[in-house]
Amino acid sequence: MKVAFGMGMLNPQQREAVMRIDGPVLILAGAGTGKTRTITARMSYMVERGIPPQNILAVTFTNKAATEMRERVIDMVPDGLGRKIVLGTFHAFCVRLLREHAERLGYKKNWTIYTQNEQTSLLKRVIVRLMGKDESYDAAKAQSRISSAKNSGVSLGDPKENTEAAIMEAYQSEMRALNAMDFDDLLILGVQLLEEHEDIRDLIRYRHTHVMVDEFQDTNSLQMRLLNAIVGPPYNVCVVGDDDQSIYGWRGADITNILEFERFFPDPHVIKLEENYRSTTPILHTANSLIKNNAGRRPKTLWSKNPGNDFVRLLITNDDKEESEMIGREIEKAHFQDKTPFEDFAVLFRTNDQSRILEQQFRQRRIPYRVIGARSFFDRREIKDICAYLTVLHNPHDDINLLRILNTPTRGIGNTTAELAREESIQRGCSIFVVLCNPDFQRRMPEKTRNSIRNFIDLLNKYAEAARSPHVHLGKMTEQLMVESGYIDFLKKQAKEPDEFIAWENGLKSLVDQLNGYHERSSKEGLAGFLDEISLNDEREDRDKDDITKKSGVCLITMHASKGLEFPVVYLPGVENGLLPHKRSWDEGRVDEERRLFYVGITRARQKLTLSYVRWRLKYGERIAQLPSPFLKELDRKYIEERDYAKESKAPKTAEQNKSFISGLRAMMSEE
DNA sequence: GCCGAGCCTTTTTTT
DNA sequence: AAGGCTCGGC
Repeated sequence: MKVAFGMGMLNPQQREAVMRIDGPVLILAGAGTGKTRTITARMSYMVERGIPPQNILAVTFTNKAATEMRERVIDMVPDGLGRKIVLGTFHAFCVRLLREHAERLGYKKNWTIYTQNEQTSLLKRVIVRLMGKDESYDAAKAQSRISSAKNSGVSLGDPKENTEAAIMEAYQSEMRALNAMDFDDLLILGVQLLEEHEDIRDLIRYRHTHVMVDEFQDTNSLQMRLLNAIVGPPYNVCVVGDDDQSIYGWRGADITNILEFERFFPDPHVIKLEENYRSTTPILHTANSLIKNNAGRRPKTLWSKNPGNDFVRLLITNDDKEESEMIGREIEKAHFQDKTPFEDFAVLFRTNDQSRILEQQFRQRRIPYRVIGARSFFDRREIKDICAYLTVLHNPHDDINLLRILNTPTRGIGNTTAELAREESIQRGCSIFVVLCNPDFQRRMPEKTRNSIRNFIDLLNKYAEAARSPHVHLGKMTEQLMVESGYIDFLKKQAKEPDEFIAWENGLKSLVDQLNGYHERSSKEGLAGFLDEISLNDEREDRDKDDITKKSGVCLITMHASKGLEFPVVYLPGVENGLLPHKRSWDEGRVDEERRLFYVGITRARQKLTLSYVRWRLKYGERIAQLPSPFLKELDRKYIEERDYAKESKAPKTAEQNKSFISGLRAMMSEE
């Protein structure tokens, strides 16, 4: 038999995982044990064995993981067949399924996806309507309660007695009326479709004879049910995971899915990967000493042949500013003295707002960096506005998005009118758009308003028609829409400084770029396809786009988002009580999960790992005293070197510090 | 209906 | 620190 490409690089366990393609397989793969290499090799092997690539379904948990796997599969599978493998997140899978069959569940074909923001603003409205203006109920809280209720399948109780349940009920019926689905609905409805419609289930099972799930420890019960529906006998299903890296419990991830895999699929073949190819012994030793404090895990110990040259370091500084200075200075030094490329460094933090001070620091030192995650491109106001336009063109009955653009740019349809229209829409049980179009309603408005409404409707109709045309060039259309609607002029007027307008304009340009990219790639799904893509893929923005540093530089990333990645040099700032473990997790009894999160962070490092904590940290503009994380006591100190930076910086300034002072000045001046 | 000033809360993590 | 929201003057 021909040996599969890359097979020679696999160890015996990995090879077994690759070659056992029939029946249920559970791969327990510790951090850095070559998991991705193994599963891509497995797919490649299947294709070589004659399984049509389009029959292979690979599910990942995040878009980032999907993208990365796609790249590696394309590299590995010959003849470009890797492209044909069906690969994506559970959510993306459901979207595809529902685009085809949502009508079977009573949705209209042009249903839209509601992102978290849209969900929240809908909930705000629901809450106001239900409880009156003065009564305040936290929409974000309601949202998370609703989400966990949906994911766990546990009802919130009787809407007549329980406020939350009432909110949820109203929310659900509004969503239904808006012909919209939120992220949880995608899974729920996907499951429903497969469980209740045998023909569709058969179709899917026929389509996907071999299924793989990555990061299986992060699946929640809905996703498990979905998997159960997708995979039928003879259960050619392979899941890969590591219970020690389960960090999405707050999203309903159910660690028992991996601990009790046998319950779902009969007699699985279990393969353990324990040899770590990523990190040095000091790093792994430290990681093992931490994670063994968790109860109820599948015991395993990572080991490595690489003794390494460096101890793990634990550094203490006075405050967060010093901490970021220390990181910046060290990276600068390593880069210039040892020629370590900036791409080798990563800074992993618990919360997104920790990145701000690091960014400042790096900008001052001219250290190129990229921020992964952080604020979404699609959270930007100008992007949200234009996307709202596009969404309404696709589905005019989407009230939330319609309200967003109704008076953006200001066109004389203010709050009073909007309220009237909304009220009437509730009474008549139709969408706001229908109310606005109603001549009777228009007649009741003052003349000025009436004209504004008519112009607005004409604008929408004109572009909706354009968008429906099969030959439409979406990019050009959107550009025209932005001008014709007066949006561009509106932005110009709104901007307090010219720079602000330029930033907005750039945002819109890259949105148009994305539309053009989509157009060239696959315009057959039209506007709907693009909208699906953006709400699902929600690509996070690289903040310094105009910099040459686009895809390179030091990586700033949350620990959550870092899962699956690795870097030669890793910094973990903010190892403090209240931050790691996060205060909220204490209150909610999720400390074990925070420990796993810390474990994930530690095991990202290949050669050098630096933990640090500070005595004072700025939060909401206030200086707060910090204590070291209790996790630090759990770490075996055998390979840890501790240094108190705060004391050292009181010593006279070294030449090096002066140099960085100067480079700081230089940066400040050129920023002016 | 529009706009600015000041107040207030905020994000823990992602689809 | 910063963006969202409310209120009051126009």
